[in-house]
Amino acid sequence: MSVARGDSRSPIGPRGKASTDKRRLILDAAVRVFARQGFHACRVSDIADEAGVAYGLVYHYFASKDEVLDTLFLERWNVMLEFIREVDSEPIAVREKLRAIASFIVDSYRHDPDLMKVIIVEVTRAANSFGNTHIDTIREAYDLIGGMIIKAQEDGVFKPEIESRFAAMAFYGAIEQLLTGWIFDLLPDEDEYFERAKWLVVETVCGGLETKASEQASVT
Amino acid sequence: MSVARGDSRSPIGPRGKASTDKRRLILDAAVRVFARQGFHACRVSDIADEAGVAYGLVYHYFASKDEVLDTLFLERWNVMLEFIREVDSEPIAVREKLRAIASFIVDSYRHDPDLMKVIIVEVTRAANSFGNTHIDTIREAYDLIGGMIIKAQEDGVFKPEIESRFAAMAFYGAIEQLLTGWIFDLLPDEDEYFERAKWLVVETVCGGLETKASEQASVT
DNA sequence: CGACGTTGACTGACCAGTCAATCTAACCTG
DNA sequence: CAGGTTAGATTGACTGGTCAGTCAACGTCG
Repeated sequence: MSVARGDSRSPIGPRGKASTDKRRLILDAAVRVFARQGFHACRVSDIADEAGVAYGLVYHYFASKDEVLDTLFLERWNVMLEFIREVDSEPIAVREKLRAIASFIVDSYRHDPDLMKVIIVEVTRAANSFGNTHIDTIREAYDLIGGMIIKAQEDGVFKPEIESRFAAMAFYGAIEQLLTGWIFDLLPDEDEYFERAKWLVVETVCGGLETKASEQASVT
Repeated sequence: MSVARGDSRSPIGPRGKASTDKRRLILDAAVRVFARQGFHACRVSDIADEAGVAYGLVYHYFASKDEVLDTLFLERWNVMLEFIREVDSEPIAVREKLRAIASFIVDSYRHDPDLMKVIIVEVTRAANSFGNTHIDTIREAYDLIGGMIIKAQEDGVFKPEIESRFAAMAFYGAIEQLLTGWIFDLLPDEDEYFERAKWLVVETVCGGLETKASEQASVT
C-alpha cells in the first residue's frame, strides 16, 4: 500500500525540483486535522485545505480516507516495534528495557502529541473498524514486552506467578493512560512531569513484579 | 436480560401504565448494537430493529443518537462513582480499597462485556467526541482514586515521592488495558483469569507504591 | 508530446432527525 | 357500563443536508 517511502532524497535531486513532497504534506496535515476534530468528524476536504492542496490530490496518493489513517498508524507503530526489538536484543536488565520503552513512548508524545493522540484515540481504542484491522500489529508490541517479562521470570528477577501477558498489558496500559491524561489535559505536561512519569511507571510496575531476592538497589 | 430497573414501582403506581419498558428495551439494544458495530458505524434504525420497535420511538425517548450513548455511559459510570465513594469511606487499608475497585471494574466487564466495551471504546477514550463531553464525570473517578493514594502517602503506607494523580492514572490504566485485552481477544477470558487479573493489578501497583516500612504481609 | 501531478465541480449514497397519522388505555360522564 | 375525550405511546415514510469518492480537464516538466 504505502507508495514511495524513502523518497525525501534531500534537496539535492538530479533536477532540483524538490519543491515539496505533497504526499508528506497531506499526511502531516491529516495528523493535525485528525487530532483537532477526530477522524470521523473531519472531512477529507479539511485535510486537503490544511495541506493546501486540491481535494482530489488526497485520492491521488491514498485510496481512501481510511488509508490515510492506516498509513499514519503503521508508520509510527513500526518505528516503535523496531525500537522495542532493538532494546530487547541488548544485554541489559529488564528494568532498563522497560525504562527504555516507557521513555520512548513518552518522548514520542512529547515530540509529536498530535500524532500520538491520533494513534491512541483513533486506532488503538477503536475496537471496531481500525482496531480490528491492525490488531495483529498492535499485538506484536504486547507480545514483545510479554517476552521480556517471561525471560525475567526465568532469570528469577520477576515473580513467576504473574502471567506475563497480563503484566505486559498492565505495563502498557499504565503508560497509555498517562498519555491519555496529557491528551485530556488531566495531568500537568511540564518537562519535569514527563520525566517523573517514566520513572513512576517503571518503578511501580517493576517494584511489584520483582522478587524479594532481586533487590538490586538500582533505584535511581 | 435485565429488564426494568428501578421504575417498576410494583402495581402501586398512580398511573399503572407499566407495560414493557420500551425505553429500557432501546437502551439495552443500543448496547448490543454499539458494541457490535461501533457508535459511528451503526444507524439509528439498527438500534430500533434490534429493540424491535419503530424507528421514531427512539426519538420519542431520546433527543438524539448521542443522547442514547450519553445515557448509557452516565448510568453506569455513576454506579461506579457511587461504589468508589462507598469504598473510600470504609475504614480499610488502601490495598483493600484498590482491590475492591479493581474487582468492581473487572466484574462489571464480566457481567456485561458489551456495556463496558462501549463505555471504554466510545466514551472513556474518545478524546474528540464523548470523552470531551463527559471529561468531568470521568475525572471524578481518577480524583477519588488519587485521594486514596494521597491519604496512604500521608499515613506512610505509600511512598510520598510519587505524584498521586499519576499513580491513580497508572492504576486505572492498567485495569482498563486488561479489559481492552479481553475486548480485543488478546487475553484469555476464563473465570480463573479474571480473578488473577484483579490480584495482579493490585499486587503490582501496590507492590511498587508501598514503602519498605509498610511490609504488611497481607499478600493473599 | 507523453506521462504524471494537480485541480475542483459533481454525484450518488447514506442517514439523522421530523412529523402527521394511528393506536392504546386511562378516565371520565350520564 | 356504553360511548366519548384526551394524553401519551407508537408507527414509518419522507426530507434535507452531508460527504466520500469520481472524473474529465488542465498544468508542467523532461
